[in-house]
Amino acid sequence: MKIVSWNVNSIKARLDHVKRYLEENSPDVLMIQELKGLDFPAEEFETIGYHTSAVTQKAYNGVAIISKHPIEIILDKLPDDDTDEQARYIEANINGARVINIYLPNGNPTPGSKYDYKLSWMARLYSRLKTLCDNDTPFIIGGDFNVMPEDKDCHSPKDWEQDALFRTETREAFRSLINLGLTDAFRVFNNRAEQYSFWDYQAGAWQKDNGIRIDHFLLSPVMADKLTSCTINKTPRGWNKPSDHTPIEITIA
DNA sequence: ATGGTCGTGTGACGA
Repeated sequence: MKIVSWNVNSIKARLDHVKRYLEENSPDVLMIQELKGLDFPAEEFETIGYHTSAVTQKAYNGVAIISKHPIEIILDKLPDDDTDEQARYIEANINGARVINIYLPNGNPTPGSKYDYKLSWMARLYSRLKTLCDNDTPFIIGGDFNVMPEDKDCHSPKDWEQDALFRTETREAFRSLINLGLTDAFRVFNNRAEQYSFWDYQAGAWQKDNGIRIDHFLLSPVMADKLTSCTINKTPRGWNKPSDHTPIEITIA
């Protein structure tokens, strides 16, 4: 089973990109983030043989699952804060597997309320994933984590020291997820530095390959045992009018 | 380089 995560930076602006990606790569499950609008064009995917489920809001955020197999929604928001209206979390059973798609808050600038929200969101995510671990529910979580786990996930760590995607507290919170027993799928197969999933639109970042690795798949132990590949597919970042992110792809036996 | 680029929705803000 091929499962992919991709921050598309607006589904309206990237509809043709997503359809082209599906046609050329035929994933079983495509998780997308940053839909950036209330409307989700479900029929566009249904007519080419995919089920969909989306969690949206006006203008910002938004996550969706596009799947060849039926989608049984388990949760459409991260538990433990009823006042949180941001569309960043969707959890489902697909083809016998628990699958979670997240758009973790960016958190800049730091310090400030946005960074506080990011850290509290990560604490709530830890709590949810711990519950799944405690209940022996195998799962795959993918998405835009807005976290660089290590120095080698950017070009110049010094430039990022105060950034919400790299601050010590952020990486500690990410490691606490790993320490639940989860596997960073990409690092099973590729331990090289500067393997990026995002390049800013500004200052020729793509042309200079000045990117960051912030899109991830984490797998619980039973799922990690079934993992057979994980790659970052840079091709869609080179298309015309691209998203600033590119897809990360895993294969599960 | 005290800039630079996108997208939403048509302002100002978010990334």
